Amino acid sequence: MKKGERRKRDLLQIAYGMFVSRGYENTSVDEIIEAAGIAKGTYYYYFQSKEQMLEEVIGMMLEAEARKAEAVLQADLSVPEKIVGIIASIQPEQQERTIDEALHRPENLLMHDKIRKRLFDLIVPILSRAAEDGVREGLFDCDHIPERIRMILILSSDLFDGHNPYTPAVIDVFIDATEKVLGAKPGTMGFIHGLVRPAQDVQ
Amino acid sequence: MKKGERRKRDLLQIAYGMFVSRGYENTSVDEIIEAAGIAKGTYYYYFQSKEQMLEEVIGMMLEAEARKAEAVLQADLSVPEKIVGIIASIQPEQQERTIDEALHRPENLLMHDKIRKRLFDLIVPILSRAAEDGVREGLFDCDHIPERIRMILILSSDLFDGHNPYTPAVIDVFIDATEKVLGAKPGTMGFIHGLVRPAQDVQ
DNA sequence: ACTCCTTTTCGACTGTCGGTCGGTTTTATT
DNA sequence: AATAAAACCGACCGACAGTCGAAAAGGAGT
Repeated sequence: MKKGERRKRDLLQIAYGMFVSRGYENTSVDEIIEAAGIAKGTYYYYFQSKEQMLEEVIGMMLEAEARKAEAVLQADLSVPEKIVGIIASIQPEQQERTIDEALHRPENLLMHDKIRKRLFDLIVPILSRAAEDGVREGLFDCDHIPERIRMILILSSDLFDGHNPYTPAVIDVFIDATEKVLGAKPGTMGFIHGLVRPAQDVQ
Repeated sequence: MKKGERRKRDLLQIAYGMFVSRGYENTSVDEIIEAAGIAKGTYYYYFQSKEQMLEEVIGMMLEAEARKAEAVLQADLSVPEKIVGIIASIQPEQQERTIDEALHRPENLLMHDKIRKRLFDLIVPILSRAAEDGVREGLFDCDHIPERIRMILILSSDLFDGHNPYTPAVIDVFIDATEKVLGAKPGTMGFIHGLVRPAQDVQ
C-alpha cells in the first residue's frame, strides 16, 4: 500500500527535475526510467502515458505556486503590493532562471501552455479577492474584477515571458494599462518600476 | 529552374491543407509525400526538415494576412473601424472555423505559436500606423503606440482564441481596456459590440 | 510452510516517425 | 554525344512512446 505511493512520488520528482532542466520533449521515457533505475513496464504501471505524467508533475508545481500566492495575500502589504507580489511570484524568479528558460524553449511549448492555463485558473480567484479589497478601500474603481485580473495576467505573462526582453516603454505602458484597467489613480502602480530588474542587462 | 519552384509550391500547398485540417504534429512526412506522390528523398531535397517546411507554410499564410490588413488600412473607414477590422481579419473567421479549430488543438501548439509570433511582428507596425492617424485626429491620446497596440493584440488573441467562449463581461472589459489604453473617449470602441458574434451560441 | 491472490516489476518487442544516403534518372549545356 | 547539374528514388537507420505476457515480491489465511 505504501510502496507504490512512494515510488510514484519519487518518479514525479525525478521527472520534474529532468523536465525542467532538459525540457519535456527532450526527456525520453527511457531516460527517466534509467535515472530511476526501473524498467519500462514499471513506469507504465504508474503512469498511463508520458503526457499524463506531465499533468501530475504540473499539479505538483502548481500546489507550490498556490501556497506562495496565498502567503502573499495574508502578508502585511497594501493591496497593490499584494497584487504585484503575486504576479511577480509566478513570473520567472532569479534563482529559477534556468527553469524559466527551459520552459520557454520552443520544444517545451506544451508544458508551458498547460502550466499557464492551469496557473491562471488557480491565480485569478486569489488575485480577484485582493482586487475586491482594493475596490472596498476606494483604491480601485471597476466592475468585472475577475475578467480584468485575467487580462492583467495575460499581459504580464506575455510581456515578461523572458524571451522578448522588455523595454522601459513596455513597462511604462504595462503600468499605465494596469492602473486604467482597474480604475486606479495614476501612480498607484508606479512602484513597479523599482521591482522590475533594471532595464535589460544589455551586452 | 522552373520545375523545382513549381514542385516546391505544390508541396507547400499540399502541406498547408494537411497541417490545417489534421494538425502539424498529426501530419507525418510519409503522409505528405504519399499525398504528393513523391519519394522521401525528394521531400528532403526541397526541405531541410519538417519544421523548416512549417516555417515556409506559415510564411505563405502570413503574406495573405498582410495583404488583407493593408487592404483594410487603405479602405474608407474610420480609424477605430480600421483597427478593429484588422484585428478581426486575423481572428478566426466564420468560414474558416475549421482552420481555427485545428490551430487551437493542443497538438498544434507549435504551429499556433509560430504563427502568432510572426503575425504580431507583421501586424503591429501596420496597426500602429492606423493608431498614429487616430492620435493626429485627436481620437486617441497616448504615447508608445506600438507597445500599446501589441498589448491590445495580445489581449484579443488570448481572449478570443476560440476555446474559451467569451462572455459579455469579457467583451465589455476588452472594449473598456482598449479605449483606455489608447486614451480614447468612452464609447469610441463601443461599436465592437455589433461585430462580435452574438453571445455564445449556448447549447 | 504452503497455497492463493494481489501488487509490483521486468525487458523484449512493436509500430511510427523524422531523417539519411548512395545511387539513378531527367534536363539543360556545350 | 558527352557532361554536369538538378531532380528524384526508396531502402535503411536510430529514437521514441507505448504494449504485453510473464516473473518476482508481498502478504493473508490455513
